[in-house]
Amino acid sequence: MKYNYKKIEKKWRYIHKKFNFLKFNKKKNKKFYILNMFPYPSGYGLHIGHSIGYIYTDIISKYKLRLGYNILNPIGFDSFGLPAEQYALKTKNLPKNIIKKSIYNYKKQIKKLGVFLNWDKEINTSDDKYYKWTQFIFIKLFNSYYYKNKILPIKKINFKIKSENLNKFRLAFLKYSYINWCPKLNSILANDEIENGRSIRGGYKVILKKTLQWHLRITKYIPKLLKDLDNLKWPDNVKNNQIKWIGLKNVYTIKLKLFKKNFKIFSINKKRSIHSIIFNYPSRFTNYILNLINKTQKKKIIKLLNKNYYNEKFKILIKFKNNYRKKINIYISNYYKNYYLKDTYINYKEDKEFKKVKTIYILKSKNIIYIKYTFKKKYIYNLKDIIYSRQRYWGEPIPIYYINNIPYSINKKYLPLKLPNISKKYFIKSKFNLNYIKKWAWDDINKKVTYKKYINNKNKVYPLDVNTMPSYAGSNWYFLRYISPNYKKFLFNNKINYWKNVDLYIGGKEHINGHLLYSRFITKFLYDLNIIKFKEPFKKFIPQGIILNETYIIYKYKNTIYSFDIINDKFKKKLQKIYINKKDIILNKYLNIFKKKYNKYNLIKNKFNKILCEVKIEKMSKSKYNIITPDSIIKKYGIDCFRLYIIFLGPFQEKKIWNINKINGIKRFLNKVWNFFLIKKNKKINKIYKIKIYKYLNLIHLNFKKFIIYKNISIFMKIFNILIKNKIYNLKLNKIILILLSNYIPYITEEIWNRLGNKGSIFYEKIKIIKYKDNLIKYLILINNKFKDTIYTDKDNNNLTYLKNIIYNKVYYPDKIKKIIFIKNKIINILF
RNA sequence: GUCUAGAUGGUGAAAUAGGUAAACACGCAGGACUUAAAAUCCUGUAAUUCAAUUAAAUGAAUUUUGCGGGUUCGAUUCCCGCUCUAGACACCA
Repeated sequence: MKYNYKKIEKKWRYIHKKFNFLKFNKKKNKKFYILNMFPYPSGYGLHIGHSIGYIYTDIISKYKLRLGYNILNPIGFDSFGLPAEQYALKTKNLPKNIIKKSIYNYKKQIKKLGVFLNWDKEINTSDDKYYKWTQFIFIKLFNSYYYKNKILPIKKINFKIKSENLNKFRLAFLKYSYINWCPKLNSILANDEIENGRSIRGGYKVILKKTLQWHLRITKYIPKLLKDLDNLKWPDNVKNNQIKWIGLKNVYTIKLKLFKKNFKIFSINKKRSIHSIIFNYPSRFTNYILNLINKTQKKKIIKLLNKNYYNEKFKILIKFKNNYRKKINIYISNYYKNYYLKDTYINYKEDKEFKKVKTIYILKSKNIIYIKYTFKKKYIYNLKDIIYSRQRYWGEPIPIYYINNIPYSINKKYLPLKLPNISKKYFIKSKFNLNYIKKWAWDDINKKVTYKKYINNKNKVYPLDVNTMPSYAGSNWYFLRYISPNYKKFLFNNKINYWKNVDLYIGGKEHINGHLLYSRFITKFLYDLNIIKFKEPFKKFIPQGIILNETYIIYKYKNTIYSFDIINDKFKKKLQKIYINKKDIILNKYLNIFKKKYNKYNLIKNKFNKILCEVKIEKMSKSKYNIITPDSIIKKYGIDCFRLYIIFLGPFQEKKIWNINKINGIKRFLNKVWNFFLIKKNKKINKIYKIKIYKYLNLIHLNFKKFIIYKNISIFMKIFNILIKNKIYNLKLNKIILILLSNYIPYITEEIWNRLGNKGSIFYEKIKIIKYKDNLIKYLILINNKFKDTIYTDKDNNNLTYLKNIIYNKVYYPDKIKKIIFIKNKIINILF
């Protein structure tokens, strides 16, 4: 019998609305704060990539919930920023309205995924109740300075400084700096918003321009940002990325001396790290170098030496005495001045090792060459103070006014400083900027915004800052606001102290550098102010792989379309790239030229008389016509099927190419589950199967612990293959399996749960971890490293002397045995 | 240029601490049921060779985790070199 997912899912979605599964429970003493990076509600809606994240966190939180944790799994929207503004200009609307619509759509789509979220905690960064506190943090930064590892209020500077010079101390301060200026977008852009000297959005030219900008003094926090990385459960490559973004640069001055038999060979004095050494040729020590490298490299060098000039790079491994290894580059050149070394920094961890070691020696060499070195150190960082202002409309206004060009902050009592309302007409006409608005001055007597024409020092009406904050201003502290989103003050202490920082954070790889670093900085700042009691925002972070899909491209020049296979690379640069819809293609690769759309173009066909288009695999994007939305799949297969399939796709962190073909396997599996549980029988289980299944169940729990949840699906499949094949119907066991399965497929399991005669929701059932005892110990018998047999033994006879007898019965010539390798609990390898 | 990650069947992939490579699925091939189709179920599915047989079932051996080498009784896993792919950063300031 097939199960009717449409009916069942509709029914349970309706019933689940009435429950608040994630409701806080005082009796529970464990907490789990799990968080997805909040989405940017673009007009295009939720796509497959987003939904993986939500389903992933949902499965983990459903599991943790029933292990007895209080769960916080909130959601919100990051809604300030350029995309909404540009989309507004395009559609002749206001950003405010667009965001409203998009959020409505997003929520509708997310609710279809069968996820439990704390909807009562929802936030929105462009809501003035939220950005009031973004401004509050800015004022705190503005009014603080960093002194001897502490944050002090700027008022407490105990020596006389003119107020205009306070800028040098504030953590939020004004400074002239070169910024990437895009005249067309009328905005500054971050480095990562630019590609090949052009803005990524729009592709406009970007120039450098010196302007007065707000900055945040993140550089004061660099030592802490580096040091605290050690305690985080983040993937190493993410940590390394942070280290490199901060970029402690090579600043060692090193004297190198190479010795062999105390014979001085070479010395170098450069302000460079030890990563590279330049050798000049011809010289006395070239032969030694040639001994260090392998044959093919040697041949290369000898060839080089016959030329008039040469330079070549080789790598050799240096091993330090404390087992620390590092590759270094060797350059061989007769004009080494041109070969100025570029790879020149020592990262934070290596730095420590350098302090310890006094001599290093080079591996792979018969003659060991000792290198002595001395160095002085200095620190230079790649990371610069964050530029924190944008010349845009759609962002948080900076709560600052100016008296005689000196900045003063608006008292927090009078926050939020609301973004001025404007009409659609005005917005469309001008590329908007707060500079042009008439009602944008601060009345310091009445404490409110007033018209610019009243600006007058005597009346205490002053000009307001015309900048807004960048898009990451709202996102670098949002995880704190989720805990008490509607609280009148900044943070509700009791709740903050309970939930603390995020236990598991999930999000896109593209945010590894910026967003994570800035959040960490703000968290540390609030810690130093004693507002919160933890130093890091996200204890564990798992980056999510993107989903790619096929795109189809045709190349056009003026009024002519060329077949892709007849275009060479030079010509390709001239041509206009046009992404086309899959529907316009036949035979997968050939453009369907008979569609009306393309009738107006001249067509240059290939020798087979066809127009071939290019097929690429790229990130999903509306402009590339390769977006897949969950809606269509859910309609066809149901929510449970979609949820299980999208997790079954593969490792969460890897990028994946979208492919719907394998969903049939999931569909079959769900039918299997449905039909299996409808048989209401209760039998005893055979011990062998019981142990097998319990082993699998333990594995499932282990994978949950590691947050590797995709592997569990195949384990479930294995379990059901055993159950069905051997006709095992045991109520107790079935319940355990069903509850675990409900993390993945909530609706079908909920229906089965009720049909089996249980009352209430399956999501109020506790998950119990069953410990089993397996007395049998398995040994693999290998003969000359080849697997031959398995034998089982118990604890009392877990030794070679006992096992030898069994083995000798199986082996034909026990006299000829040369050696037996015995590894306890694992293996016996017999060598002849 | 530097750094990081990765490479396993036709496809997605699995292999806990170095110990039976390819679990679990998809797809494909063959079969059962059916007037037919869909669905479902069963069997096979890394490669090569050999034995045997009318044929099928079967049995055995060798090779195989991008390429080459090392450590080890034993390497998908650790080490070195190379090739390719992806990502991040920088160069300008």
